[in-house]
Amino acid sequence: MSETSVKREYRPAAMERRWQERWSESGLYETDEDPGKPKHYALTMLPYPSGDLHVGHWYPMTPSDTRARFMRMNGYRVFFPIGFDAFGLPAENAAINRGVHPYKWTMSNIENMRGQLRQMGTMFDFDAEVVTCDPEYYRWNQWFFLKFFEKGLAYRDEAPVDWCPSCNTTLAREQVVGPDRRCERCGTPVIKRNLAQWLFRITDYAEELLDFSRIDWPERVETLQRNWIGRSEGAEIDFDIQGYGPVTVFTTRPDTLFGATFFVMSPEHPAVEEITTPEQEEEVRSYVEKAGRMTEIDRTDVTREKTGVFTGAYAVNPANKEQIPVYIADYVLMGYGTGAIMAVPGQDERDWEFAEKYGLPIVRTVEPPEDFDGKAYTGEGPAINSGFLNGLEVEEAKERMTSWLGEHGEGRRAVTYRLHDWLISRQRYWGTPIPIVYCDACGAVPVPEEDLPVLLPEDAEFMPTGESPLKLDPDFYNTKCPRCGGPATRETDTMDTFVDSSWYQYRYLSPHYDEGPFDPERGKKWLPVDQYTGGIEHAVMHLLYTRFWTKVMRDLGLVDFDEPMLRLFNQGTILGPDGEKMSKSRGNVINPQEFVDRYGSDALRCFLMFIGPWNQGGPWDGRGIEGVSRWLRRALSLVSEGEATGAEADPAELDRRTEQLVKKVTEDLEAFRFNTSVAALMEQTNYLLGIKGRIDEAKWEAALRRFALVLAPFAPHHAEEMWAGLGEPYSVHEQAWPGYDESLIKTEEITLVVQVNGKLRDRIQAPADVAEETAKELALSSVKVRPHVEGKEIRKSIYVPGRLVNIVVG
RNA sequence: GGGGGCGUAGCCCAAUCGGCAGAGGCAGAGGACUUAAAAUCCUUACAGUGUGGGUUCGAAUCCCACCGCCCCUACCA
Repeated sequence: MSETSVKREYRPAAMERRWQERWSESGLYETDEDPGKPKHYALTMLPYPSGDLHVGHWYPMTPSDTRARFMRMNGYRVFFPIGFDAFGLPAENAAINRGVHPYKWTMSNIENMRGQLRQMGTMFDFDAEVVTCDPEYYRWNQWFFLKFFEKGLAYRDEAPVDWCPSCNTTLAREQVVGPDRRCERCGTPVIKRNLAQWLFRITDYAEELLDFSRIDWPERVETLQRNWIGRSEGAEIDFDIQGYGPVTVFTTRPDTLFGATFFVMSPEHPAVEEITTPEQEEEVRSYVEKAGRMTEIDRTDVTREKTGVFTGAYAVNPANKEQIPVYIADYVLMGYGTGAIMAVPGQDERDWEFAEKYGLPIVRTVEPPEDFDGKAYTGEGPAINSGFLNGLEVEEAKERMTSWLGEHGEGRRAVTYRLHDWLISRQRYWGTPIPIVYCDACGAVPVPEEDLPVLLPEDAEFMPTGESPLKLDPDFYNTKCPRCGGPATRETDTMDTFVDSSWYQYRYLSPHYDEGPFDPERGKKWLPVDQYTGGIEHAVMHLLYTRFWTKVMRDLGLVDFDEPMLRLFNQGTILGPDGEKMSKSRGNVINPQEFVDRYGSDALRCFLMFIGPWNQGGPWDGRGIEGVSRWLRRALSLVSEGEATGAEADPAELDRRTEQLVKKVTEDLEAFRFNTSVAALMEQTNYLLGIKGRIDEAKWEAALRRFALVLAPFAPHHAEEMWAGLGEPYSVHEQAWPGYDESLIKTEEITLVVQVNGKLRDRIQAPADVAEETAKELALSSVKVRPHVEGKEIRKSIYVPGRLVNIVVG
């Protein structure tokens, strides 16, 4: 190959296609099963098959691939699969709007994206692909559901769900968008509705989910999960309501019980109707109705003035036996604690506000500091007006009160979580049917394992009623009771799509295995996931669910570890050129195709890694890719014949820079610092081009080989081309990662910075191992330094080995 | 209201343990090549690190306050 052909005919797209064909023919990326190597399971979050792979997919996937390639070259057998999170509402919308069946729509999108995925030049093992809407997959969702049901971890309950009054359907949480909680489809504010729904008892695992000691995850995700789980320690206290009986409250401040001057229940509290006196009935009923009609946004607006209604009932404060009025107010939420509170205006800002408005008594039970001029006091201090607690500090008072409650049968120590059980019912077609049958005689009966999967009917009618097509399909829902054989009805709700993604990493191991969710033999070889990468937006949904799921799997005896993913890295989000999140509606989605055609996949991959730190994301700037493309072209030109001009280059410098490059890239890749790796590769390219033809041939080629090796994870096609150009045997991706020799990086001479009072005055050359005394003497003898120290007292001097001398003069 | 992150050249970003502010790229300027342009190659200007304090021999880096932008969360009893 002549140099002109390399220079003039740089056609990256064609070159890359050639290598992709070769990789595919030679099975280069079939998963390495060599038991002699340590395993590495690398996983990137699976995409939703929206139809096209855009830059928003390249951004998380290609650096993840670079890391997986790096591990492979480092001697690991690497499993790096990909699949499609194929259930979900967009497919159903396409069916309603365009009359295409969700299955067809989804599968044709997947077909399209498979080709696009291959273009990225990743080492994905496409044989392990999983498509979650395939019965072969969702059958196991149903199987898990049955196991959960057997263990009492799946149950049916009436639960308030987000309901869109315009679409006439419930919504998944992820479909409720924006700070004002609107329906994603029509923009209508959602309301809460009570419906019988299936839930998973994730709260049983709340305590264990708070333990992150077995995983190396970003602090941020741990904090988000911890806050989401929201563990609060305190006490439950029973308040006797006259003519009704005890109603329990949860409080984190049992020490303030003597200051509880009224009692508040959520309007949805089941006891409300019974305790309300006839005189208050009308007012209470109208308030309850109003609260029910209110949108979530209005209901939870903090700036809104507190409202409430007296029920006519009185409760007895167990500490001082005083009668306190019972109110209902919408600032008390049925979804937290017990749905009822003891109101202590003296120590709680919300209660203070309410007490002020309705003229209720306020008693302080913690002495505020003298200079305190606020209203409710929530800080530390001795107890007052509190009988046997008087004088005790808050912590001690809490303890004493809790013991007292226990001894007198008025309450108990309690822990409450903000975390709710996971509501998995969706009134949609395009999801996994919940394998339950309702029989008049036997109740809710699970579908026997051998009858799985419960298949989605193919001939469903899609109508824009908001009603699930399954509800309109007698052929689907009419069935026989598995227990008594009598007529029965199938559950028509389907599962939340987060169920699919809670265990997909296990299915990848054996996507066609039909004796269980995954082949345990494969599991032993590969589990758990060693490195997971994905966006932070999944911190409290997917990432919490999959931890929960794994713990249940462990308790079912399916796996013998506690956590699904040992390490997690959150990449940032690539934004549109306008700095906004890429979305079709904004019209700022970048299609990678034109860039791939023009500059090649390697250029796009490297550009995305070069933009900035991977965890930072940032706006797309189409001009930047030019520079990366130029660099790749220049890198490739290193292997062409060079024209020798100028003096012989320094071989020691070539060694030093080569070792340095390997070290830098090795350390950067370990820490996901792709941007600085690419910069180092560029720097080396510039240097190498500068000495081309002016150095010993063998040394030059050795340097290029090492360059190609460290380039390989970033620009797999270009590295392959270089490797072949150097006459090396296929493939560069089967080579070992080069090591580096620390001793070759060190120079014999160093530049010593000389400061006087911290200001730079001179730079002097010195031997690398120069002694402190010598260095200081050298510094003092500098002509540039002398004027600054002459006639002044030298107070002290600081020597940082190999770096600087700082002379402090008075 | 609560929690977190980020402010370095016109722009994207580097800077190891607190030790020479600049590695890389974009855009710009000048030049070479060309009939010309593109491409390519060479050369090159550009900031003192958001603001104000503090700690230190020494601060982009640590601490405090403020300003600006972004993200998460929100009556959690």
